[in-house]
Amino acid sequence: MGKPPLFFSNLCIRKSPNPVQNTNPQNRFRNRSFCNDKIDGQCEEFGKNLQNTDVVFAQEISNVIQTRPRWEQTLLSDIPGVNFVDPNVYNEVLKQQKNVLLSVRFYYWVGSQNGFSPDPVSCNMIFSRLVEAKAAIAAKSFLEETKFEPEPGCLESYIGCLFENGLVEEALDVFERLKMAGHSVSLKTWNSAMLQSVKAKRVEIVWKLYSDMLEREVVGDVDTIGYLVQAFCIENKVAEGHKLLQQVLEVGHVPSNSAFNKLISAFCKSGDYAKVSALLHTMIAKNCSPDIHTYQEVIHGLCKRRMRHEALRIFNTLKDRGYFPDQVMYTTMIHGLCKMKWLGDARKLWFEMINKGIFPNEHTYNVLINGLWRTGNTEEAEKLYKNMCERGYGEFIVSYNTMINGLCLNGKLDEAHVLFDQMAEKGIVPDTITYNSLIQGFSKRGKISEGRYFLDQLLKQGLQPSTASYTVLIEKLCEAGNVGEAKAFWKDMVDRGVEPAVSAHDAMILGLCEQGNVAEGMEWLGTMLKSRLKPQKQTFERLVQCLSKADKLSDALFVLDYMLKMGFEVSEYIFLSLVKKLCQDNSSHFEMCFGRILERSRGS
DNA sequence: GTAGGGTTAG
Repeated sequence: MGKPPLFFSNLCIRKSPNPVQNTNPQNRFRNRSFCNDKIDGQCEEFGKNLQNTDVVFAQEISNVIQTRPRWEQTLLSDIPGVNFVDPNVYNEVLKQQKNVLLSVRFYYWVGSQNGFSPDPVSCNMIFSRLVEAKAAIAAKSFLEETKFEPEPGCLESYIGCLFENGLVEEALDVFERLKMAGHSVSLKTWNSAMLQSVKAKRVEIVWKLYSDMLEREVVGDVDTIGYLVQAFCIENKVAEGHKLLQQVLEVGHVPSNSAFNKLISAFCKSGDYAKVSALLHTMIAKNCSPDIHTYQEVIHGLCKRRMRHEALRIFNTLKDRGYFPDQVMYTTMIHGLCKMKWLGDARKLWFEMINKGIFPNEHTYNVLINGLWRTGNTEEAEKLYKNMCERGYGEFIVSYNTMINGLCLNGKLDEAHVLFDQMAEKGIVPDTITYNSLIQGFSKRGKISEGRYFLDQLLKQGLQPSTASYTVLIEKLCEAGNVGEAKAFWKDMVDRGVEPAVSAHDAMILGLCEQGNVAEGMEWLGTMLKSRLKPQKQTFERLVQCLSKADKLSDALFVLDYMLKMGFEVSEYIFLSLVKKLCQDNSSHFEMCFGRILERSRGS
């Protein structure tokens, strides 16, 4: 492996003309004003027959329902002489009343009066309000209850509202409904549906929407293509996404930053830095500056691929060139530094961000606390945890797991147990990571029965165990000479579809050797080699020793030969013990075999 | 857009 390419030439990190993020006007904003225009238009329409007294009554009613919590019981007597079921009056009330909840309550209250039948105008008004307030579920049940036919424009806004609330199937139904009504949905709505699907990573919906668009002969724009590029990235079809982007660029269009960012993120992950660099250059050339999110992807991608030095270099260059890293970027960088165990630099960044007025959030706290635990800075970790709790970030599953794992790593088992109990009191449900930390922490320190207990609890909670749930326990049982129980756990693990760790194989072989059961040890070695798993040097050596001790010289030499072929360097004492054995036995045949093996290993 | 495990190679 050569050095990582220095792809960030000066050109790529341009001094940001406006380091503050670009604010992209969201579609929903436009929808909202569109929705209001509609309502006001409707109101104007029946304003024609409106009399002054109606407006005055409406004001009185509005006043009462806004100020009296239980107005439903008194409204009739409070304002005598009003015909509440007169559409002019109640529509005027709905118009005046900006509070969605009160509007709905008033609507239902009027509905409970005799002689009332909802008219489409008021239904549409209530429905629009609910959509505007993003109350998707309320809007949906209102629609089902009243069974009125909303304005197509309102239904379009409703689609966005449903998408934002994750009610994808319902949103697609509304698309169908508009299609049946012969209404052609605006590109804005198609695009916002696609955007929501991309955000929810529902790629299949993106493709469905796009094929519907084609079917209805709706021509997409550069935003549409941007969403398709992102969809390709989510599906890991980065090359196709990249090709599509290049096609749009050739025609002279430039998609939004997020399409570029997704591609950059994907190429960072696959380590294709030449493409990352090219994309950054393209962005700059097309006057679509890389923003803080773009560089955030780059730094995150580099940290993920353990190119943290490079990430730090870019992070510092960005600061030099006038960018202002935000909370997320600082957190990502501190995380990278903690992984490198560069706690000094991590601390420096921590204080730097605070000095700049950017305060650590629960992510930042967790990253640093975890780094402190992993480097044995126990006192500082505990202090920072206390500080985090004071800020109200202490009661998340992740913060508990960070602490429990950190305490376990540092042998503070009792404290870990206390926190585990505290979780139950706070109603935070432990997950596999919580249990794994405890199983490993206790088992590693020889507390096998506690380890066994936590594994048992994990399974009793119906959680799916992972490789790590069993590994240390099996290793420790083998070390303690309890190979039988280790085998039972092994079987349980395999039955549950969990892949045993390579090191667990090694542990089993060593355990069997210690028990004097070399023959079975050899069987396990055979299984390992057949599965192309690489045993540890120690495993081979222990087998050679035990085999020679059991006078199985032929097997011992076979194992020795195998390990040399796998490129291991054999410890001197192993050779010495073999030579001693051969001298004792005075066997010229094995001596010859041994000599040949040695010759070959020297030759290679 | 960021966090906890394990992963890896050393």
